[in-house]
Amino acid sequence: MATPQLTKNQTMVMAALSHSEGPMSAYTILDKLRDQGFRAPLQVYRALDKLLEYGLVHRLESLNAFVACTCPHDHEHDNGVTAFTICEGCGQVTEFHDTAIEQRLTALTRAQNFKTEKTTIEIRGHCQSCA
Amino acid sequence: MATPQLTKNQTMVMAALSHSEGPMSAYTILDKLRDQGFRAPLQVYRALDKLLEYGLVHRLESLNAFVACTCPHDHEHDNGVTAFTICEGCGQVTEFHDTAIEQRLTALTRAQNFKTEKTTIEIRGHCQSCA
DNA sequence: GCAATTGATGTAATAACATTACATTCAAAC
DNA sequence: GTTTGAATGTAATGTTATTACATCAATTGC
Repeated sequence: MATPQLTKNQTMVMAALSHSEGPMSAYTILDKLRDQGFRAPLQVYRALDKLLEYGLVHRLESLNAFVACTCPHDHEHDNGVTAFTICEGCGQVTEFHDTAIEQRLTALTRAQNFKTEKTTIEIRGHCQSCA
Repeated sequence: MATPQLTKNQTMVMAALSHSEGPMSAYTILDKLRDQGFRAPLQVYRALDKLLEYGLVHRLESLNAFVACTCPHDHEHDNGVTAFTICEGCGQVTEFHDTAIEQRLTALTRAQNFKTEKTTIEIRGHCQSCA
């Protein structure tokens, strides 16, 4: 799907995430946007839902937090698996993609006749600087 | 680490998870164990912490829920990566292990000098029966 | 025996994350 | 200019997880 024009709330949430060093929880985003008129969690969650749908944002399941997508090409083809390293020290999150893993997972799920809808790969540990 | 003798609470939580068809949230476990004397979430969370440490239980990050480990061999060597398929239809969770993926992830994290502590792989979708 | 330590437990309160329900506003389409 | 559908506003509530503090039980060392 082509990414449509973002609404006001979506734009503000996207900006908050883009300007952040690392991942943010929905409530952290809410706090950042309070002085710009945000009042309730739902405003954030609704915007996040759309941004996730457009592939502009990823949800980190193991952190209950969100990051702006860092992949350079456009987000139209959301067919690939996205994986993350997450540093427990500095909080840095690195997004990466790997077709070998994708293919292996495809083979394995196909073997159990499992129809994949969403794949989560998150690696917690310590980055080079924090090791 | 060798798995030590489980305490009373740990045994009860383990039993609840083992007898369950699918994953359970901490609060669902609490409700199951109320008539056996459980009163507070912390009793469950503390038991789960230990069971996770011993490798007898896995946490499903994308569900905020827990499952008993189904791998047959003993749980002493917790060196492998565990992956799951999770059916959105029936809730069935299937645990699997794959050395090819493990090796590929090791190579990729090594390339960024990232020290892995815990790897989460969860595949949401529909199983054969629910497809 | 009996402090001292350590790990497990009990209880209450609170924090953190997410959704439901319902009313309202806005803009495009007709 | 009304209808329609998406987005928004607001309040309340539901769900998941942790902090703080008191108590109990088993072990260790004297």
